[in-house]
Amino acid sequence: MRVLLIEDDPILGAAVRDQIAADGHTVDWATRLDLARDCVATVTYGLVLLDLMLPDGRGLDFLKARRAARDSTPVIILTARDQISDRIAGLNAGADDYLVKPFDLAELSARIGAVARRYAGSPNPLVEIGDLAIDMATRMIHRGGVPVALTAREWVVFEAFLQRPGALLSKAQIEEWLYSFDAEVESNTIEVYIGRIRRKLGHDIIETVRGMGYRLGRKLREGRAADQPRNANPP
Amino acid sequence: MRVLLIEDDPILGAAVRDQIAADGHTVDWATRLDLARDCVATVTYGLVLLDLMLPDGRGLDFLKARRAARDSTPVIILTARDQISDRIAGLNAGADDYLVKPFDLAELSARIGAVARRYAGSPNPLVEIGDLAIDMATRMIHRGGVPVALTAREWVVFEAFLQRPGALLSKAQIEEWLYSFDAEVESNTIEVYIGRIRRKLGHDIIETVRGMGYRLGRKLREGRAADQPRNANPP
DNA sequence: AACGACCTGACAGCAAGCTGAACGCGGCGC
DNA sequence: GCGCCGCGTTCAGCTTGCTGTCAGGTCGTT
Repeated sequence: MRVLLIEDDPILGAAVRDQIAADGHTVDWATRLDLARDCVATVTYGLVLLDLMLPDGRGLDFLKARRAARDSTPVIILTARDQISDRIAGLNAGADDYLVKPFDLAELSARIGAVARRYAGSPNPLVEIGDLAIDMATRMIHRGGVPVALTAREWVVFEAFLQRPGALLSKAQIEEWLYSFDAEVESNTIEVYIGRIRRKLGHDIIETVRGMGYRLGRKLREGRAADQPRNANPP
Repeated sequence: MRVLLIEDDPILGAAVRDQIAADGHTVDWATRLDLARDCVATVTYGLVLLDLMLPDGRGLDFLKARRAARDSTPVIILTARDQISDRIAGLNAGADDYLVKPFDLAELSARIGAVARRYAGSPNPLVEIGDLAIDMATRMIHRGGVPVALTAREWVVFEAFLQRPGALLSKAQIEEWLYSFDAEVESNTIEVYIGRIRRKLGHDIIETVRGMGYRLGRKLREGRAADQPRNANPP
């Protein structure tokens, strides 16, 4: 899952970022609202962590704007105790949860896990194509009834393809998805992960487009494309 | 839509920014070319507004570099009247439109609106002509329902034609598009690629204009021209 | 018919991609 | 604290198939 953290405090922000990353998610960290707007404009997140007091505006306005734009991404508000009245307003404005600072990182993990399960569950809890059964929630994959465990990184790479079935992803794009910054290194890390995913899930799970990148194998592509009506926002 | 404004004049820049924002678009404003490069490196824009005289270089070089990098984002040039010769060069370099300063903000709105409509109309640029279905995003082509795989180079050559449907491209032009430098070699590479594309997509996909070059076949030409009203300026 | 422009099958060279192995690091059990 | 283990990453060597070139053929023009 990809998480957008909007928080201007460098220490708290870094701690939260590390915690989320440790849970196996990908984090983008924006310290200002305008940066956050850039992020949501270009990336689809599974969760937004939102501080309410930011240098260039109120987090609540950001939340309201997102909801007005029919964005139903789950939002968890990070609020100081003295802004607790804002909390009510936040929930009214469409937040899904809140945490009072200072909060326990374990609790943060729990909340995020809940969202992740819901997130994974909402669009497509269980995908079955061919002999593959993919449970987005538990990150478990069964292949012909046999459970296959992907490691954290492997899953993130695989997830990049599941997010946009049919898309052709260049190695640079996958790298960015993995590390959420321009890792302009010369390395074949992506190739290695593709190789490992293939060995675990079947060689035709991802196909190589030489000189361009990779994309889901044919069966998977069509299976996913069919049940992705792109604007699924249940009431 | 997201717009990148490259303009060093603070007053004009602010006015343009506000106008675009009032039209409901998102604006990033770069006052120098290096900042603009940062922007296009990290964000995908729907439109670029480009001043030609900038403190750290010529806008034209920026445009050429983008086109050389296969970026087909629409670009509208903002030019002073005494740079009108540059305007021609700009259009040759791949600009989509131009505005002579001082220009009417309403006119700017109209031009941007045209681009936005085109932009919105093709979120997933899928072209279907005859038995061909071309997905520009995933670089996938289906012919009569059967997927056809073009190699990287083949695609780039084919793309050159799709970019400007109806255009007659000389072998020299295609070579330059392929290698982005003057490959003054005596070789029949282009002929070979045309041949390979024809074999994969059908022989009438590209027609030969003896002594001049090549252009898209008739059906394709008309099909593309129809959904590319390149000069839409509604009242 | 002669010429030039273009097409095509074949092929060597090479770069892109694949993979097994090794190393470093952090987590965990002891 | 110590060693084991698993994961992430890098590297070198191998494989694959794309790329660009050429020779010889076909087609159109003069």
